Amino acid sequence: MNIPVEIQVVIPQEKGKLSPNTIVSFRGHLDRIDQKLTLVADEVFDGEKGDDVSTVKEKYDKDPNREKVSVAGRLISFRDQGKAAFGHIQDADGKIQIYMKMDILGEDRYKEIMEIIDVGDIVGVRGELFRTMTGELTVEVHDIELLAKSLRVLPEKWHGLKDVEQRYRHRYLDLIANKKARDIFKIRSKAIKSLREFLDSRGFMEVETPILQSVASGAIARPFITHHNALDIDMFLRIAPELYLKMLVVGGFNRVYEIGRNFRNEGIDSTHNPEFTMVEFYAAYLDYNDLMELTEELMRKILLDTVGTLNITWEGQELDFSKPFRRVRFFDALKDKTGKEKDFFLNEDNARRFAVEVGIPKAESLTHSKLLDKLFEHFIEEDLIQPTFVIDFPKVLSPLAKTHREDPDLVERFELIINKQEIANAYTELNEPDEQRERFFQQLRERELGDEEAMEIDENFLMALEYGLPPTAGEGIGIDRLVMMLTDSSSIREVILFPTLRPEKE
RNA sequence: GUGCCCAUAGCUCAGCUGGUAGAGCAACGGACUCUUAAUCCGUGGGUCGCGGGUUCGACUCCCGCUGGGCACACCA
Repeated sequence: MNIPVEIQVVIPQEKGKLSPNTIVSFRGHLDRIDQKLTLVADEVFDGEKGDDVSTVKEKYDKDPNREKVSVAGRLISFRDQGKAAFGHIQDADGKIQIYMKMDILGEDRYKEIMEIIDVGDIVGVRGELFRTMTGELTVEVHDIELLAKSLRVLPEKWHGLKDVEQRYRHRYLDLIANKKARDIFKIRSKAIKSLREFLDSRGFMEVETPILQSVASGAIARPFITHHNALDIDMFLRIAPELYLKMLVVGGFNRVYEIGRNFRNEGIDSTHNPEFTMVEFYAAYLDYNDLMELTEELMRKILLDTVGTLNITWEGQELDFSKPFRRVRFFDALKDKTGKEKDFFLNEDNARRFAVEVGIPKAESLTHSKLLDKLFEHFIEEDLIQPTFVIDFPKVLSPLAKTHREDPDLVERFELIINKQEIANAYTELNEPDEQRERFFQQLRERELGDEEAMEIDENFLMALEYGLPPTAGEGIGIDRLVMMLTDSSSIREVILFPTLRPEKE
């Protein structure tokens, strides 16, 4: 099966972007060697003995003789020296040098290979391992196959691919060219694996709940709206799985968790992507104090499993996870900064006047809960670098959390703040149906006051509570932000393989 | 959504107060049997994001648009 000559010319032109001259600059020699590309489409690399690069390297460490290996990957560099040539092939975990020699391959085969193979191609090689004079582990190639042709030229080897737009739109190029990008997503995968291990080992059961929902509740955010044709109803992409997970606890699954995508129709910036990954987990018969302990253990495990240390640097801040996390009450922290007591802020007029004074934007028109939220961000969050639990939030801010056992103005809730960012949010769950209904009505009033994001009433959930939700504690952790922390990334787009971008126009 | 900044060869980038575009790498041809940012000789490659305007003349100045980045706003 030959690659027809037309491919080099016709296909790129149809895409409308590339001039014929540009195509020739890609692989200008292909039209001349067309007849020789007989392997490309049909040949399948004999994967039986094929290893990835890291396996080959391990193999050699165990047996430092001329081990026979077969390995496949992308040819990322090539140094032709006439009757011998060196190159490197790469996969996600590493690269290994290959050495081709005319004496070994035979003159005809060697010349053919030199003509067919280009940097960027996927090749499979068989041969024996040895070390070069400089000591580099290398495959002496006894046979090489072209497994897939790269018609386009790879990004530059030295500077890599820097243009962020291209890195996001063509992430595969980023992954080929930039080790840092590969490392980030490997850590992301390890972090999620570690998280699963942790929760599984604590008796949690992984579940899946609807992403298409007819009421978008469980968090405070604007939803994406879509339409189901057969049912002829509008539906929402979930903004949180919370209510469904609690219904499962009602059903007797006492420990459940879900790792999945949430969708919020809000702005995009360095810490917000419209779709993002959260884990939410719920445990019957625990309270928020238990969850704080659990969270510390979880964070430490994930750190050790991914980066192998409890001391990391994020955006220039040195973070220490080895000591017990600090705990500070919401209104104590606020008092430290402002000198004003809880009762002052719980008066809406006071809170508003104060917010206006300190320059909170639009403070005149915000609802009481929004005001408190802004004051929290302004005075407390901005100041917290080391892992800190802010605990005991005002009730108006937390429609799904249980009232504090010692203070009816507060709820049993904590947020874990690290380097000014909210990483986790948890509370003892409100399990009294009457009070939950009343809190939903309060949200409805907020909505009427112009807060479009106030939570919606979910009657199904209320009915479930009426059957009895055991005392339960629940928590949500933003995986993307956690991975940002683990990889010292300053933008959420660096830790999402394909971040949301505006489509290119033609 | 608002403000500021950015868009030049496949990639990374130069290009002064307006005079018709350059480098390195890559590509293509050639030389070279332990190279590794290989080296050496040679060649080609551009709708300067898109559309208007000013001008004898625009990559350059002005306006609009598109895409992106940062900050703010928004968003637990």
